[in-house]
Parts: sequence; structure tokens; C-alpha cells
Amino acid sequence: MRLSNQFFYTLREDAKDEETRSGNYFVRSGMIKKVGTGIYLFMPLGLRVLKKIENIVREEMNKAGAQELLMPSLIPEDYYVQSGRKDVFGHDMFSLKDRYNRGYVLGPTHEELFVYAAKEMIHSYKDMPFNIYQIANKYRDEPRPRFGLIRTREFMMKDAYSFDVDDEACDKSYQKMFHAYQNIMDRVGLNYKIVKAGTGAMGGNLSEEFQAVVDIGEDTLVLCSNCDYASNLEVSTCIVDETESYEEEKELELVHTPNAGTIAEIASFLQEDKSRFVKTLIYKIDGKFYACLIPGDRDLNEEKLKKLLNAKEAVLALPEEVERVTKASVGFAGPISLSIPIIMDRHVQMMKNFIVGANQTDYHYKNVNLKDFKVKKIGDIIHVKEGDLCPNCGAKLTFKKGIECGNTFKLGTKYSESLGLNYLDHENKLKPVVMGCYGIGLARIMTSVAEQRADDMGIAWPVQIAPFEIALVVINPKDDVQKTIADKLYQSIESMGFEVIYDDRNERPGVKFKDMELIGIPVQITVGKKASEGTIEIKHRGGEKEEITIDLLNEKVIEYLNQ
RNA sequence: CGGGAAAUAGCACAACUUGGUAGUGCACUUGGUUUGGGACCAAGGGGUUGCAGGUUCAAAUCCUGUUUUCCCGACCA
Repeated sequence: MRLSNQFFYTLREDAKDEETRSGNYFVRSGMIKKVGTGIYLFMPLGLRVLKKIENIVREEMNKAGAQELLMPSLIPEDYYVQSGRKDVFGHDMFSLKDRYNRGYVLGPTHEELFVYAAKEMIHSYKDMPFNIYQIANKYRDEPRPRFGLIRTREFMMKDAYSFDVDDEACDKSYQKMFHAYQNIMDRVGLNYKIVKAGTGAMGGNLSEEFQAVVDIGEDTLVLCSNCDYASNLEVSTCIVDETESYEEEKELELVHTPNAGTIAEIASFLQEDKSRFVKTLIYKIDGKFYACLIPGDRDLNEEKLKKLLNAKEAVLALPEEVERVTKASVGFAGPISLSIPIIMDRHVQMMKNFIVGANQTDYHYKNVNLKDFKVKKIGDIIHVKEGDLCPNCGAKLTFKKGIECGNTFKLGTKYSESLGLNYLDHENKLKPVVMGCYGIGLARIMTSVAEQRADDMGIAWPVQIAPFEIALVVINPKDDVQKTIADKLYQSIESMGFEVIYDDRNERPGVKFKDMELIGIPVQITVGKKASEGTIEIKHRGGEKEEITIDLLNEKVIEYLNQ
């Protein structure tokens, strides 16, 4: 592409509203522009990157035997009412009425319609397996979109669904997709980790996430320093250090702790470390109150709590409710002589002489031990911390931040049962189809790769997804010799099948260099003063320039692009 | 949905406290000088100050409402 007379602009100043480095560079390099909260338009340059990612995804999906189709975004709401997900999504789904007051939604994810499509195909076990997918926009009314393209309300997603006769067959389909995902993430040049994740409201049995390792990520990845354990914080576990404490059990003691309602306050008041405390959190779980005991320096994991109790909903009790249940102000709840059932984290089992609230405003108990109260259930209900011990090998766990770029789910029969997707097996018996679903966020890949490769000049795109492979800069387009040579080179490189952005604008050299580095073209060729002597320059973005003779250009270009 | 901040030229901001011709930088146009890392000089163009009301002789400025955006939190298949 010749830059003169093309739609191309860059901004010299940082974007006001972009919190991420990549987001700022996307805006400054004219790739995207914010239209509203969580809504962006893609300018030609940005679209090229997105399309390249899309094509890699499409190629790998097709290679894995999946077939592409296209679902509508505007969907009669009945499909989501039937599946029960109108309620599950609630306000997260955009819904609207047409002129006849009929209800529609903008599709937040498409299990329902894929099942609808699959029903046309599936009658018998002979009709499976197959995998169908689309690359299309999804709509979610996020409470708080942020981080550039990472959390937007409209976003391009590849979603695929596999259909199989049983779990064993589904495993095979799942593995195919899993490998396709590895190929995709490798090809786009992403530094990523595959972690185990929660199945959440999607339901199903197994979920793995392809997480880009990026500091601005919203997810926390728990990785083992020794083995290959990798898991999303949501579902991470650890083994409990069972080193026996030989501490003597001391006499229970009631202490006056005026106005010290939080762990931090009471810890500083009593001059004790937070780990000497046991927090008592009052939860309302499926309508009933429970007290949850966890170490004072830990956070409760509501997902784990729900799972332990096989519950649908777990919410922290309101202050009034806490006061009613504990007969004390918030902050003084404790397990001793409490009337509601007590759920205790495993770690508390190993503690001795700890401190808890006394269920009396302004009082705590010191030297509390397990014999002092009754527990209904013991389990793992806390988030792991850095330094906890790996559940596989016992080595220390470390944390990294991640952006979820892709995920793979084994859905089981959840949707096929609720939506009546069945087939006849060998024995003429009706059985539910076993499904898998597989998603990839295209703009999240774009952001993650950019974030991982940004420097203080701009984005250093990998060749595979760069908007152009080669930048050709002519230093002085008013110099006839330079211009003629550059024009020729442009045609010749383009005819070799490479994507070239040819900067023939009448700008000063510095402007062109800065722009090419900002938008991140991997290889740059410069035609300058020495062109008249048959010498030009080639370099990697941000690298050292090499002077070469013009006749060597073709082979050098290939060499540089492959490096 | 709670708490905070903001809305002025394409972009980033000033003027608001104390009401009186809306200004600066970048970008843009014209002319000239420049041409190997975001040039310089000169002359220009571009604004119903988010929207709607109110106070006033007079509102970007004060008041009320409204919409939108950003930040923190809650939330997040």
C-alpha cells in the first residue's frame, strides 16, 4: 500500500482514555477508535491485524475438521427463555423489542442456536461426530467494560461446538480442538499458559483456558515452580502444610477489643500477626445462614464454598443479618456458641491458640482451639496464596496475571438435555448428545500479543499478524533518483507476494521512521542518499540497519522475514 | 448499582474561583526555507463551550435538571 493518498493517520499524543499500553498504541497508530464505553471501531490498519488473526483461527479450525457457518446476532428471546439462560444472563444480555413488541436478544454466546442447527443434522449415532463454528460478534452488557479491547460490549469471537455420542468420543473431539488451539496460539506469537478453570455458569465437566501471560490481565494464574500444574485462581487448590505444631493449648480467654472490628484493626490492637486470627464470615447460602471459618490472612473462595455445599448461590450476609445471627456488631462474629452451622477451611484444622470474635460487640476470644466449638463441615473454601504448596508435587506455587484468550469446555449433556438434542443409538435407544464448546476472543489475542511485545516506540508485531510485513521508506520523495528506485522496489517486492506499506509521503524522515515503529512493521527497507550508488538499508523493527546492494534485496527480505 | 471526577476545535488542554470579544500546543491550509530520527519562519481556516432550562443588561463561567465519559468498588458464561 502506498501511503500517499491512503487512509492512514497516527497521533503524536497519548490517548486520554486508554489505560493500557497496547490500547494507547492502538489508538495512536490509528488502528482503533473508541465510540462509546466498551465499543470500538476498527480502522483499516487495525482491521488488517484482526483479519490476520481471524484467518489463522479459520485455517486451524478447518484443518481440525470443523465447518464454518454463521449465526445471527439478533435472536428471538424464546431460544434463551427455553434454555433458561435468559435468567442466568439477566442484565448481562442486551435485550430489545421490535415494533410488534416481540422480545429479542443480541447473542452473548450461541449454544442455543448451535443446538438448533445440530437438530437438523443429528438423528442417529451415525450422524456424529462433527464440529461447527462461526466467527462473529458477541454482545454482552458488561457492568464495567475496560482495558481497551479486553473487556468490550461488542466483540469478535470464534465459537465452535462439537457433537458426539458419548464422553469417550467427546474426549477425542476435545483433544482435536485443544491441539488446534495450541497451533493457533503458537502461530499468532503469543506467550501463553493453559490453565484449568471453573465451569461457572456454562456448566459442564472440564474447562481449560488459554491465558496470555500479561501484567494487566484480569485473571490470576496459579503456576507451580516445579511441575506443570497450572490453574486459574478460581479453582486452584493446594495441599495443607501438616507440620505438627507442638504449641501447648492454652486457656481460653475473653479480651476487650473496643472498636476493633476488622482483622487489620484487631491485629494491630493485640499486636498479633493476621495469621493468628480466624475470620468468621456469615454467608447466606441458598437462603440459609452459615458461618465460614478461614485463616485471618486468607480470602474466601465463593465458588469453592458453593461446590462444597452443592449450593446455587452464596452471598455475604447483610450487616443487619450478621447482627441478628451473631447478636453482635459486624466484625465480632466467632464460632463459639454460635447457633448456625459452621463450615471450616482445612487450614484452620492445623491452627492452635487462635483468635476469634466473641459474638459480643467489642470482645474477642484468645487461645481458641478446635475443641471449643463444633464444626458441621470441613473443606477447601479459600483462595490459594503465592507460596502455598502445589497439590501435585508440593513445591511452591507462584502467581501470574493472565488474559483469557481462549477456552475449551466439555459441556457434557447440559444443553442437549435442556434443549432436547437426542439421537438413536445402536439399540434404538434415545440418548442425549455430548457437547463441547470452544471459544477464542480475537481482539484479546490482538491486545495480548501487542501488550507482550510493546516497547517505548510502539508495537513490535510478529510477522504472522503484523498489518504489513514490510515497510518501505523513501527518505526524500522529491529526489528523483530515490523516488524512482523506491517505486521500482515497491512493485518488485509486492509482486513477490509480500505485504508492503510504502511510505512515500512528503514527510521528514524522522516522522516516517517513528510511524513505522509505532505501527510495528517487522521489517523495514530504507531508500536514501546511497540509493544512487545502488545501496539501500534493511532492518528489523527496532534493530540495527544493514546496508545492502539493491540486487540482494529479494533474498535479504526473505531472510529477514524468517528470522 | 454505590463513591469520586470530568465534558471547551480532529487530538491534548487553558480560560470558570472573581460573569464581559473563547485561547495554547499538536494536527490542517498557503507561501518560503529545509530533508537520515516526531524541522523552522510567516500568514490562515476551523467552536452554537455535551444537551435543556433558570438567574442576569450580559453565562464556557453561577444555579437546576439531564445525557455521556473516565476512575475506584460491587459485578464479570
